[in-house]
Amino acid sequence: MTQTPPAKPRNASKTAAGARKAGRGPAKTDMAGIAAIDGGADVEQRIYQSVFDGVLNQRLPPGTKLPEPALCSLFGVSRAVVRKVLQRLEHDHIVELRPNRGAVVAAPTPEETRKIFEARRALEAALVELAVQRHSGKDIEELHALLHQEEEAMANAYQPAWAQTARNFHLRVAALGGNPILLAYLTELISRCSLIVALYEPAGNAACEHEEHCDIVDAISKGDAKRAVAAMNAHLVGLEERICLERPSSVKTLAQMLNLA
Amino acid sequence: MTQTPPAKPRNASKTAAGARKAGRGPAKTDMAGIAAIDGGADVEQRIYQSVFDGVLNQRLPPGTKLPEPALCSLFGVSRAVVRKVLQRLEHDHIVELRPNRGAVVAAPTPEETRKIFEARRALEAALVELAVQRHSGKDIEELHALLHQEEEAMANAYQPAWAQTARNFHLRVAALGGNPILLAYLTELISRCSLIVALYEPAGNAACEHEEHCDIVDAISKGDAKRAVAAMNAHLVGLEERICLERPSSVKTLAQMLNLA
DNA sequence: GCTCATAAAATCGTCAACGATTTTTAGAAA
DNA sequence: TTTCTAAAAATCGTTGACGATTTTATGAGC
Repeated sequence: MTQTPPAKPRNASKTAAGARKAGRGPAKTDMAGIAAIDGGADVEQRIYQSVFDGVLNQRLPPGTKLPEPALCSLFGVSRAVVRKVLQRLEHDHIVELRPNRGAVVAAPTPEETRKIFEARRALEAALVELAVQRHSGKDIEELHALLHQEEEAMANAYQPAWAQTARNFHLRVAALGGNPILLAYLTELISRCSLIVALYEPAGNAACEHEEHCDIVDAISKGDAKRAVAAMNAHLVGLEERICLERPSSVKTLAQMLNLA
Repeated sequence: MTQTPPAKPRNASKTAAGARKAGRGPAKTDMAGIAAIDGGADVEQRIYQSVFDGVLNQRLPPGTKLPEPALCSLFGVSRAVVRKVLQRLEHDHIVELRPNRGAVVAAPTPEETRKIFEARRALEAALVELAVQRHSGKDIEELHALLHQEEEAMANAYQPAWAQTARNFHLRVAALGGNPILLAYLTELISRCSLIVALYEPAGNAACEHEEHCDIVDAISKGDAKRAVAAMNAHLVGLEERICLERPSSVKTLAQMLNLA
């Protein structure tokens, strides 16, 4: 389950000095070292990814506390690196950092939800318009390939995988716009939307969404900017309307939620 | 010269334990303690603000190195807090953080510049359209007040002050759109644009820009969305066209550039 | 049994120090 | 003088520890 959150390729050259140090003092939690398989790769990205995936797959419901010491022993790193990752997650609105009170998984309010979708509509409209201007024939082929992937994911009926392909589709369309900055903003917004959808959507409208994706590609391939924008808007409005406001909750350990057990 | 970069109200309750500790060891730079007047207020915001202002006012040209130890002694804090601020500045694209090689003031390439302006046009177009829908009579009054401020700033002919009022105008118009998320993105982009404009614009087109601002307000007040969007676009295109690619450079100390001397 | 005050535990914010990497400087050879 | 090499300095990444704040647990009083 490898998602595609904002990648941070920096820090490619790691010291990895601490990771080699023998015992890092007696760990108090019984699950210490579970994720310390490591080896020296980019630990920050791994932690970010784990939390990100956990949130998107509903293993980490909103309000879940993410204590720094727990993450430290789970990933075998010191608090400084965990803290840095948490800051990045906060900036991406995945978690909320309350001073002196720790980090929790963000819980978007209905009002925020509305604004997030409104912003997303604005950005995707602008990007689709650019995509219509700038796309090539090869791009359309790739979009069709993505649509085919969606059909396969639908057949499997595994929601997280389907959601992933849907995200990919939107991001690929946006990439055709050719503006990395707008694309980065949209990536952020799609993450937040996915978080919300993962929480609230009853799931089961995949076929409907897929149809709408096809419409969008059709309009783009024909160079019909107006229709492409309209189709995208209708799609996003539909997505927002389908969400309802209940949320389940069960009691698990943090390691379980992060899929590290 | 108090700008308005993305405010971070968090960390309102500070420990301020370290700030009271007597001597923090002998400082090597002769300008140590200059900015340590402090008192316990929000230090992070002060550091962010200083660098931000320094960049916008051209005291910190692109490529200027920002060594952590220097900032530490200048502001009388440890590297942890400086490091946190630098991370925030990096995220806002004000500085660039090169692993193991330190932080430098960001130097946008011409290509980046084009993309930044393109993204800004897309966002401001969307926000102006929302503003036309949602503005009230009182909002128009406030915009007129801002336009009046611009005239005063023009009379003084002090470029940074004028740039500040121009920023305020755009942000206020955007605020009328009523979407905090799009507003936050635009705030980021306006900062980056200001950085670029401060660097490259020959300055002297204030009157011209002011006229265009007036046009925009006029269109909004009359509820003419199409004209408002067109006016905003024309304004931004003009702004981009006026920039040219030279840059001055002089040798100063970091304390001088940060206006702490 | 419930409520409130107190103490213990957990957690966070900051700091100083160590090791690693990069940059700069100094010096020898061509 | 220039160029290349090696040592020194500067700078960064990470860690462990200390104090402060918050949260949870405990127990007396009603």
